Amino acid sequence: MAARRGITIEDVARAAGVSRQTISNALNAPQRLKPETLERVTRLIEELGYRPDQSARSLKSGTRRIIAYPTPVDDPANPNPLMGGFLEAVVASAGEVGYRILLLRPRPGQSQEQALDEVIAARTVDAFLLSDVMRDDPRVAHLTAAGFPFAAFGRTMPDQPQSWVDVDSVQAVIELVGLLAARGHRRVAFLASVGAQPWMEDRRDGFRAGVRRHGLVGQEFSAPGDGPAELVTVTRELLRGRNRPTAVVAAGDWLALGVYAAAREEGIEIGADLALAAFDDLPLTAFLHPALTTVRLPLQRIARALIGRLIQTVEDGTTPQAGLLLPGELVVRPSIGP
Amino acid sequence: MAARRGITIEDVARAAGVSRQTISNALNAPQRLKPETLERVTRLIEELGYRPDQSARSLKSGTRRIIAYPTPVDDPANPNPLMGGFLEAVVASAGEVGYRILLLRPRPGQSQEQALDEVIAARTVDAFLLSDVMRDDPRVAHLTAAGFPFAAFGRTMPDQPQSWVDVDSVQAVIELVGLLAARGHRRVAFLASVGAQPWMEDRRDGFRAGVRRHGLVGQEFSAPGDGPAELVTVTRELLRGRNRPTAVVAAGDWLALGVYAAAREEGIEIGADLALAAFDDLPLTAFLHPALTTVRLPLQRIARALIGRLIQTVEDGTTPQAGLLLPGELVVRPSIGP
DNA sequence: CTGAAAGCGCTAACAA
DNA sequence: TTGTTAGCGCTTTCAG
Repeated sequence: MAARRGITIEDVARAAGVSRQTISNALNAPQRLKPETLERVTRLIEELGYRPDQSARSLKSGTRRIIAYPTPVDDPANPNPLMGGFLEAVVASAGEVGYRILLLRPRPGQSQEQALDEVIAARTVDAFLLSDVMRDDPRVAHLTAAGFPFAAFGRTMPDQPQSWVDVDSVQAVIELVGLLAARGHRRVAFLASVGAQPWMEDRRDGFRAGVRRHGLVGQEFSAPGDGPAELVTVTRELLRGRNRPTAVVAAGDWLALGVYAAAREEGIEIGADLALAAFDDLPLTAFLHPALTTVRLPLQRIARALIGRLIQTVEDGTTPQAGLLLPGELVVRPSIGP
Repeated sequence: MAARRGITIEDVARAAGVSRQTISNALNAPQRLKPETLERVTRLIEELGYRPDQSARSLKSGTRRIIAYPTPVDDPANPNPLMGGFLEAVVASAGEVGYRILLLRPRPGQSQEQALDEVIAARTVDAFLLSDVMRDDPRVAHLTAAGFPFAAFGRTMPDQPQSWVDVDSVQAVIELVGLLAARGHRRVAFLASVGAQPWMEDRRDGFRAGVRRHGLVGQEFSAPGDGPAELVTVTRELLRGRNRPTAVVAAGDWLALGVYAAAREEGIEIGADLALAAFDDLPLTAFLHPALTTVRLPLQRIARALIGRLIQTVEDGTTPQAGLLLPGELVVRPSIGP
């Protein structure tokens, strides 16, 4: 059974001719050592490649420097834009402050909450990072009840810890609609998927607010399923209506793909006959023709803020007083016309 | 400092009126307990929600049930298809056998190898999962020298542990070329990026072998940078040459996007005037017009095989005698014509 | 400034 | 079948 035991604090102490304690101090309270001792010990630690055993340290300190991230299931038919860029940003941000990310997935037959409980009870991590957080997310309720530290990408309820970061989708879509209004569009459509995820709701709210503010005529459409075929069908209806909108706001870049496809089939040229804007700025948007106007999520800022809040909660034991709402970044490209 | 201590084995023992050992046995060697004791203790464990402290258990056993995955940096300009589906598959496979994935990223100024060493020395994980493995990957050499368990997505050298899984890209591209030959194409082009990643080399080798086998005329092109603009430029040259190929094999779906773009600009219709096939089957390929013929990686099988090898190495202490080469799956869609 | 002692929670080996 | 003893490697008192 391997028992891959490495160099222990004892080994270093013996080599240095001091007690174990001195080695520990060199690492955790260097100011307590006489400079010359410190230097000697430090060099020896370096030479031997000594690192405190994480488990022993954790057992003693109760702290693990690991953050659990329950990974959303990534459905190829409707890829989660988060899995790519968000995780990347989170790993980088956590790494900067000496934390690592442990991916969590409920075992078959296990609920999300049970999976959280298991990790909490086994004291495997210091905190949780939640994404795709619903307005009344059971995971948030559960962690709040357990008094366990977490931070959420997505707003939580007012009576819950305000350790959340979110994108101001409402405002971003209002700006998107404003852009269209400024180019003379009067009839605009909004294309969403069926789900009631809060971020989608926000985008819809933004659309409505934008339409109202600019005195436009807005229509709303929903794609029934996640498949491309269904999406294209709905979009074609949208384009064939008698009062065809001159502009479409899609709630996500994936939905916009359906508009590209349907427009081609209908002989409508995006950018010329129809303006199109969307949300997420997936990497592929720049490759589309014409390139897609969309809203970029400030993923690095989001990740950094989330990790910051997490660390604060874990290390200070305090919870942020208020959530953080970050602006989305408009990326204007030819799909809304010249 | 929080000291979020939970229920310990001691608490359960006291509640059950037995010794700690009995609780431990109930979990680790149930057959040693009298059935009725076992049942009583088990119920109590359930009720109290007791879970052995992971750190204490690890300290004692030397095993952590955690696999480290050094995450490739995900460049938005050239997204790594792995980050999406591969990670998803790995998390699922590892979860099935009770392991979790710890994401690793070297700290600023730290080399890949140093990051590995740190984790090894601190005994944070049981094994490493490596992806994007180069033919002579320093990480593989390092882990081999350290005698630390790992499994690699990508072939390793013959003198290294053969704990790898890979896709038979050569064969897959030969089949792709065969498909084109069968439809009467004689002049075919291969479009790659500049990097010398082994999987790209394999795809090129496959192209050459396919061309040879079918007596075709092959040309090869390289996109200099990762940006879409450069890619389109090269592709346009490809399409403007005097002996324009009638079919293009792109080494990856992202490269194929450049062909779509350039073809549109040149007034060439893919599927009719030009056949196009690629590799990876990214989610977006089904949305392209016409939909793209490509090669799908068997990500679940790859992940399962990798995790299996890892577990074998960790738990049995033996290394697989040979690597595992898995076939890619041809996904035929309209881009190669009717 | 350094050393000795105690114990974090668990399990393997042995004793009863 | 169950309980006792010891110790995994570390850090936190508390003495020296």
